Amino acid sequence: MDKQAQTLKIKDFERRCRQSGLKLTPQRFAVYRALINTDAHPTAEAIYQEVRKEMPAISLDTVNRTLLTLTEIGSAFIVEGTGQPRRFDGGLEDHQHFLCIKCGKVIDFHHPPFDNIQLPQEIEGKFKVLRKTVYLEGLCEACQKKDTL
Amino acid sequence: MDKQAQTLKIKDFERRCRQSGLKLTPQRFAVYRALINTDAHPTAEAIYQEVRKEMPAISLDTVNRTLLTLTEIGSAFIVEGTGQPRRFDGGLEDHQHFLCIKCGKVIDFHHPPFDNIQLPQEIEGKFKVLRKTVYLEGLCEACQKKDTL
DNA sequence: CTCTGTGCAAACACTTTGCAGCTAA
DNA sequence: TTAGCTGCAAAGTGTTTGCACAGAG
Repeated sequence: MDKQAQTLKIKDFERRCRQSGLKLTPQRFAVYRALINTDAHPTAEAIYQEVRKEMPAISLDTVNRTLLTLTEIGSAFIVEGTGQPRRFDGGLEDHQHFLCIKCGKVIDFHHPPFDNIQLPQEIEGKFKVLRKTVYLEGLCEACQKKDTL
Repeated sequence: MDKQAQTLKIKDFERRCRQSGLKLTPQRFAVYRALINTDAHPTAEAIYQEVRKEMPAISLDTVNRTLLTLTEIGSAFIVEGTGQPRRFDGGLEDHQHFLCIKCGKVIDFHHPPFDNIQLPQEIEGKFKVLRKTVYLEGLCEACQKKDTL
């Protein structure tokens, strides 16, 4: 990412913080900068190691909490499914998954056009793809109702 | 699932076990039956609670190990991403994820046709979809090479 | 009989919580 | 000034490992 794009992102981050009434602490900037300067989809631990280089006193907890805060204001995303206990699926039939981000439930749905997605040549050539699926996240019926209570 | 389909699945499971030289233990049958009799995408803990009803002496470890074994012979799947430490993504640009099941690395790719997948009315009406993406799993370039060594 | 699978216990890794002092606004 | 943030420590949850005995083949 070039310097220009980075500055824009940081401005956007500041705006989101202010909108949510969050304080602009040095730790938050440092964590956010570390996050947007990598495309490795880091764990909290990895960000921690990176940030410590310039801010040795920061704690892993702060990094953890900051990252969660970032996802709440939309400045970061959690890679689908990660951070949850392992869940198993014994169905061999074609289906796709919807994860409710509130109650954590995984709901199956089946939309036949999603069963055989066409991948670009670029991917097929590079990776050995063993599984391909459409993945949705959001609020399930029950949790949408809870919201309005 | 009807009785017929269940029997077929269990036959298939037996076949896979034999093919891989795995013993057909009562625990394995019990775990597999519990798994295919639910569509809740259970955690190991949930399967454990279920299996204990008919086999009180089984241990959680065995359930855990059995479930992992099932995924290895293709009789079960791990719901995408679950069971791994939380990973963050600071990119707001459209992109999709490929997970290497061997080294655990998440690799971004971007195939514009995947940016705006059309969902069926059935889903849009029922859930509040906040995120939709195509998700791939398989072996990355580096790990494919390792395989042939 | 043999070797894999199981149950148990301990270790480990990741995440969450509670609290006291600090700091951005 | 003060509400929110940070760092530390402890507890909680989920997963892995090592080992001795049991049971499937």
